Amino acid sequence: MDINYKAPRGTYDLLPEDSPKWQYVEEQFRKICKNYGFKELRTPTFEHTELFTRNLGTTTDVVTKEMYTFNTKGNTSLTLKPEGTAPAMRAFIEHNLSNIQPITKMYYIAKLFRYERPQAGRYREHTQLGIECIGSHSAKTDAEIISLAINFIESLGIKEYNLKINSIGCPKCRPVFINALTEYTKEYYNDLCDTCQKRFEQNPLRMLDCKEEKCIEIFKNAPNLIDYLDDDCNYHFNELKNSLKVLGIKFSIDNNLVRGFDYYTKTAFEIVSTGLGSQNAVCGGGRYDNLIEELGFKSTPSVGFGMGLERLMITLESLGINIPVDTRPTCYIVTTNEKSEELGLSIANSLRKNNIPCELDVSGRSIKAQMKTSGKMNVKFTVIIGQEEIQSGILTIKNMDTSSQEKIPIDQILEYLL
RNA sequence: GUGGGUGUAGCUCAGCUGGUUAGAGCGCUAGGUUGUGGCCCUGGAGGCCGAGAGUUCGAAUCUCUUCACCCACCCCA
Repeated sequence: MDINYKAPRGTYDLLPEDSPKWQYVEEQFRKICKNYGFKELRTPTFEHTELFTRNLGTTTDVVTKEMYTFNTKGNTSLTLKPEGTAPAMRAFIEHNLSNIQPITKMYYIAKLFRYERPQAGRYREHTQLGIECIGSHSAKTDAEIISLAINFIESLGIKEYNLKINSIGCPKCRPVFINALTEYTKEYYNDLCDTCQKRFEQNPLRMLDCKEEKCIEIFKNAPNLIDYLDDDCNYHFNELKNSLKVLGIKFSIDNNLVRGFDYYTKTAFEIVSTGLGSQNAVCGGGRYDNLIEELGFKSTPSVGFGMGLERLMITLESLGINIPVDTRPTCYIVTTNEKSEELGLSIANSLRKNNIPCELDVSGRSIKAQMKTSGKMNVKFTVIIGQEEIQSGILTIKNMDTSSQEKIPIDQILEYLL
């Protein structure tokens, strides 16, 4: 049987040539998180299936048809994590993190898995940079989280983006609204598109998000969620808007913005960017005050977001933003024979021990060819170890930027390059 | 799951309505005399033309099937 050399559908290889950029972005994220007092949480790649089926909402596509679920030999049903929040909450509960400090602030960089049809900015395995802040009910925390996301993408050089916010209420006021919405929609039911007719039954909120012309028309005059918020939710939403103003963050209110998972309450937000095609949400997040309680722990309010790393990279690419990467080796060692290779080996070793990145060429090729490679690698210095150098013990070091050469005794090489 | 598009060297692509050993640019590699990069010149390697079947004297080119990728719906990061 022939081996299929292609990466599975919806997955990709990040090649050595490209990985420095990704590392830079990840490092940047870690730095910003540190500035905000967040520490990294790493959870397993797979979890017990019930963790997701019980909390993401039984009607969501992610749960009903997109999970990578499998049985172990011990007949336990496990699932590759399709999102990062439920596992984070699980870990929070398992380790009683609420006893360590009143507010738990964690971030993660994780691979997530969803069996979807791949398209621009959508993969079956994708990377998410995420934040979870557990224990604060304040809308100021929501604003802080949003500012973290904004500061992060701006630090990468992204200036063209749009922050959309909304409040989707809580279990007390949302049902009232949904009731009003379905009541309103009833008489238009037959005019709705097929998917909205399904949504009408299963997840009415999502109808507001429909892109069909006729549906948009119908919902133009539909009841507005904002008008149905109870006092608590309303106060919270106003506090959020105010805090964002204090932080000087521009936003637009999008009353049709709905989050995908059932556990969201109050704040929902999204950062959309150009250059991504239809999958234009780089970051999506919100508040989920009831999730932990649903997991059987004492009620604890939380906020967070997830950011698609792949989408972020696509955005950077399409905006023509150059990521500063430094992979330039300091030094390249050119060798000419067995003895010179051995000498090169030990010199390279001592340079590397002193944190001087260096390349040793033992290809046995001509000096010209080695110089060519050295030049292509854009190194600062090239050390040449030829017959002459071995005999005299004085090596030739060429400054590749100025083309000038110097003679340096072997035992002073390290000093010279430090 | 539903539509539409594409599939030729490492990369970006040419190959007209089927006709001999399949091309370019870039990249890679080796040279341009005796131990030296970036420019220039010359040579070389590398493709069962996504895969399978069919039509034909003959298929990269036509037909069917399949797979993969891309784009959109859906969903979402």
